Amino acid sequence: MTDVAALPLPSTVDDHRDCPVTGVLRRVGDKWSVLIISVLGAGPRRFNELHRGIEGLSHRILTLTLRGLEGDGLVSRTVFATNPVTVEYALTPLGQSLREPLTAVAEWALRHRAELEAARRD
Amino acid sequence: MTDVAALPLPSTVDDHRDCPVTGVLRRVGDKWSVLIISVLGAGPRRFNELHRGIEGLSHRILTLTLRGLEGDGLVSRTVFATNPVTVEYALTPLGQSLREPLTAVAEWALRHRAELEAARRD
DNA sequence: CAGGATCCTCTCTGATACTG
DNA sequence: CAGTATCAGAGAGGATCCTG
Repeated sequence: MTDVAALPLPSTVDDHRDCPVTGVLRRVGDKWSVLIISVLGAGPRRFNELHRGIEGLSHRILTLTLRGLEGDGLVSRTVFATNPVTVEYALTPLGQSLREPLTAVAEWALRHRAELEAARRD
Repeated sequence: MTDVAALPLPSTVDDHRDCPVTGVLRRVGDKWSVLIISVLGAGPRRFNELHRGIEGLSHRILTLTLRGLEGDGLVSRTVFATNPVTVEYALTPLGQSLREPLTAVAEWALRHRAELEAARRD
């Protein structure tokens, strides 16, 4: 495996802000992006399907999060001119490809769940 | 590979808050944690070594970030009773083990850097 | 149905000053 | 050296109401 420490480390403030790794981590570190990617991984969903499927996620934040994911090219937005209008969200190939490294993190978290909870209790 | 969508999805508000995957992502999604893990991956560092080594990272935020990492059991803090006191931070085995999935994300970001930048321009 | 607009709160981040 | 305390700003998150 490649060593994280061997990767180019952002040393200046600008490097850090522009670092693609930093950008990705901040996106998946927000409150709902990963959950939405996860749901869309099972197939395209309409706006209100996503809204109803995720408890605690407000209307507004869903919109903003989808805009962010769309802006990063991870999610596509397709409008169907029905009446009333239908909008379908789906993972792009780029978004699909992100699921693999995300899974690595998720599996790590599940595998070390007990240790994490033990540490947090102290 | 295991499918992210196949992992247990947090469906209620409490599930989401307690989800270990969510917790890990929010930690590594903060501004400095990954960079610090990355630096400590090369070996233990003293407080001011970390501070000097990372431009733009304030005194206070370094303290808070290290407390967070320590609280999650990812970083250890050792005090040496020298005069003045010396404090050494190092990755715990748990912290070391996190570097592997983190590297997967980092490599994904670097591999798809061009696509990400192109998407963000539109 | 799929949102945009407002307003409000809370957390994260940071600058500055002080301490054992 | 390695912090803690205080204060201030920015941004994320959320509730509510309105619209094509």
